[in-house]
Amino acid sequence: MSSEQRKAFPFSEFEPKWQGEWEAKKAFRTPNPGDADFDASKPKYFVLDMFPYPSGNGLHVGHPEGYTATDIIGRFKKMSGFNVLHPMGWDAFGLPAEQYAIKTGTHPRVTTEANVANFTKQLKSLGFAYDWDREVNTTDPGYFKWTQWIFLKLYNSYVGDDGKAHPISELEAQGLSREEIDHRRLAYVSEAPVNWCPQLGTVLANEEVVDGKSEVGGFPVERRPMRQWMLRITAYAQRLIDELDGLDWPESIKLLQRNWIGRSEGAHVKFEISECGTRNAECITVFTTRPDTLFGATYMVLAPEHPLVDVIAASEWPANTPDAWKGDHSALRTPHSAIEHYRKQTAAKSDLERTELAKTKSGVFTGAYAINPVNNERIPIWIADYVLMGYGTGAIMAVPAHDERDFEFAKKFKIPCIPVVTPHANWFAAHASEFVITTNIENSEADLKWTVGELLKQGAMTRADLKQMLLAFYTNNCAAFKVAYSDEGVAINSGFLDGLTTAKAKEEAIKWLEEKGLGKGTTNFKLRDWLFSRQRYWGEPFPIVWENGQHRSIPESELPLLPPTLEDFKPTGTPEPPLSKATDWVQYSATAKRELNTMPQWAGSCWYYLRYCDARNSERFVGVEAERYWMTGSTDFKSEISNLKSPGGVDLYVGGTEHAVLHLLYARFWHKVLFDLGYVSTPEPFQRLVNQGLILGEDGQKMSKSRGNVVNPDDVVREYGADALRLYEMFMGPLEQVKPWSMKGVEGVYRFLARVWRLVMEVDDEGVWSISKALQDVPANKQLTKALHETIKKCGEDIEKLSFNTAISQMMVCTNTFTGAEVKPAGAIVTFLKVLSPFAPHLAEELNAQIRAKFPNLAAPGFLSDETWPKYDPAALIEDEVEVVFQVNGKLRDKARVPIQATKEEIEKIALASARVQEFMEGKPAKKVIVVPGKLVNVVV
RNA sequence: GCCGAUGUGGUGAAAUGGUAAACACAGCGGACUUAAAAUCCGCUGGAGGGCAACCUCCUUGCCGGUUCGAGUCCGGCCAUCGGCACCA
Repeated sequence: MSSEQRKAFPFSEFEPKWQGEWEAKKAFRTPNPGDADFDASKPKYFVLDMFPYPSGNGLHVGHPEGYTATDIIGRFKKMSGFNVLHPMGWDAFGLPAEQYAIKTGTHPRVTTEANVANFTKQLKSLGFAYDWDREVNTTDPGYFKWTQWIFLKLYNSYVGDDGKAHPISELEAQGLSREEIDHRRLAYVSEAPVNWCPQLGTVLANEEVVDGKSEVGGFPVERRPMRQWMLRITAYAQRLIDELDGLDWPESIKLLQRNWIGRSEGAHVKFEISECGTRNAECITVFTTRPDTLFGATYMVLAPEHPLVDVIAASEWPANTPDAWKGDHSALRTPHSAIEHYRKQTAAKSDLERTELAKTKSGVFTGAYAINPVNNERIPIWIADYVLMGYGTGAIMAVPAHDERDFEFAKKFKIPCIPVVTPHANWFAAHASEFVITTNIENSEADLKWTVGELLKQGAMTRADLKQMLLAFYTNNCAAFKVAYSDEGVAINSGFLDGLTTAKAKEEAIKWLEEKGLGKGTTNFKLRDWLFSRQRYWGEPFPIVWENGQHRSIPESELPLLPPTLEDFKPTGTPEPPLSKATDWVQYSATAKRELNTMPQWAGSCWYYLRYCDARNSERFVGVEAERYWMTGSTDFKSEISNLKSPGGVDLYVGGTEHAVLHLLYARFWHKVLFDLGYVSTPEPFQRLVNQGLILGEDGQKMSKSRGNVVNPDDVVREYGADALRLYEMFMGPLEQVKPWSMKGVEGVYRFLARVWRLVMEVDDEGVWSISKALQDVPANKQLTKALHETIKKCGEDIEKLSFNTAISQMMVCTNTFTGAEVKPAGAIVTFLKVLSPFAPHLAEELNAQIRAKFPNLAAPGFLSDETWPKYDPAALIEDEVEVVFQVNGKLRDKARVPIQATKEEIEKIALASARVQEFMEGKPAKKVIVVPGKLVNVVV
């Protein structure tokens, strides 16, 4: 028996047929403002998928999950009267094509084109309603011309005092020097230490390094100083946090971004250096979030790489320096040698080891002392690798009593610990209950011994004398505790701050510092500037040349700048990028050489959604009118946008969570720069974001080749058809949820589609399908009408909520009801097919066409996708009677059918008359009767 | 360690504070068939009682609270998954 005969309906015939029709008739071409068929009276809806990297493995079942969701939304919105923009494209620069080129010598462009062709074929076989005329490809020179152009905008902009990007020409007009201007560009060159991955032969952004290994490939990454292009994303840190507020994104993703940007408020405090007792003008500035604990600062730590370390290090150990402070034995001789040794040890540790060894603290004393500005105490200055050069000022004041890390460090090196915040009772109870306090409280002969626990029971936190005892004990024995107290409380041992709550003490401390010129309140961010260059071949070359050690942009007229033709794609093995091999290309002019780095893969994906608005524009990265319309919905192209409905332009963006702090942050940054410079109309790119959940293998594990649990969508399409694949992926469960694949589940929805098919079609003994005789031009009876209108209502509502699984189950209920009817009313079935069409477009179109052949006036004349979404009739949903549930004391005891118009009193009467209700009332009078009309009666006795 | 999400039948799941388990999968039984597949119809959370129609009790990770009524709201705990992690 051939598999062809086993098919429950001939999807393999009609699916390709409809795909061909849609393509031939450009059924999903979306006109732009200015096109003859553009209808300005309709609202717009921009629904976007995260465009794929066209890998050699082809489509994965995870791709169609999000793509089907957006396809249903897009088709539904189109039927609901929207101009829908639903495009697709290729994020095609990237490492795999380049590595394949290194192995085989095949040019990455060849590989990429083949993969794109394969992806296109696969996506088209799923019947997605994309406007293929708007297809974009980041490796297309017509596309990356504008990626390079946007880079030049970044290069030629700076962030002004108003926090917004401005053209660099403003600084030139102010007469700033070349060096000062270069210092302010949004794209700038830096010599800072970067993440170098020897195996990949490239540097990576912080976001691309996971646990000290490359995100791609999992190779070790080391820190080394290199000259690199950076993008000043930190200048937008505050806005990137603030402007999340107006977006309809999952709170968890917003939080991920907020945490990644990592804003914290505190103060910069200057500490003077006092070497061997003689004051010196040199200062160290630290960042702290707890200026209220200044009185508890008993030492200082600089990051090992901190530039002041060499300046302050003493030439010999101060008298009485404990041996433990001097580092390993081999380095005992002088502070300088100890520092040098410690730095070597630190550098030898990879990032990974540094994280793993985070538990044991290490460090060496510099031999130098600083002066605590609040009390003029001399405190030792250390270097330790638990202080990072990249955060704050690379220097801290250490308050062991109130910081876990400082506490651990101080205990190890026996540095004093002075509490300056009062812990709360629970903390003492949890960490010190057993401690014994010896005291002679009432002048008695013998010392009294109390445990802290007993003291607390006596009311140590409320009785002044006991509290004083407890705090004195804490002050003297702080180092004996197991943990530091890092919460808030009331200041003690803190001079002018005593008695203040932490919040108040912070304010006062900052005020005091500012008055004395010793510091000021500041905000700090964890976010680092974005390392933007890569030592790769297959990426956008920078439109930059170097001459006399200075960089400058090439003219816009020279864009796109194509990569050179290379035979040999191998990395050079050194940080010298592969483009250096193209010696002719490199030589820009007699005296100028091209920049050899390329842009990271993120560059192309930072703005592709904008290109979709006007993908074939050769004059501009996106046309003014197209951008204005698709991003804001406005057709007023002349005036300034005054009151935007929402900050983001794309109405719905669906994709995985893996881009939470990468693409989604980078794209927001670029968009804001373009917005500041007046090139786009909205401050944010994506108004609503939805994350689809990962699809696991049938075994509940993540799909992977090594586990052998990968499901290939092509196989599913061959066996069950595209509609079944689409429907199954939507029926599996809520879109956002992680869920395992089930082939049995695919069969389930396949059977449902076959049932729909048989509502219209019947098969004869030869296996030939023809239109069913049960299908007739008759009005639907009351029951069928109700089922149909309930389905119209629920599906419409559920699609808006992206609750596709429940919409499908409603269509199943409706189909089951229709299957049970002897005569199938053709008109009602056509309406049902309209509802089904966004989900299973091929089947719906085919059945509509079949019905049209017999009942031309009942079926849609053209594509169902050009039809209007049906309206439900509320009257059809109402029944004459409803079932009302009777409860006694909240327990279900009886039910009855009651006329829909019955009053509360009437329903109550019926309920109390029920024999079952009376039985459970046990003759007691009703204390209270709750009547919810149309639902239930609850009798309380 | 910190932050977030989730916890309901054998399975995927559903349920504006109002009949827990819709819809589907798997399983069982029946019809059709020489037979099988396909299709159609029915049953299917647990314990107990009844010849039976049916009845009673229990059940949404655990403990408590609010409420006439809690899977849903509040407080505490446990488990699983995901993210961050020496960020001063």
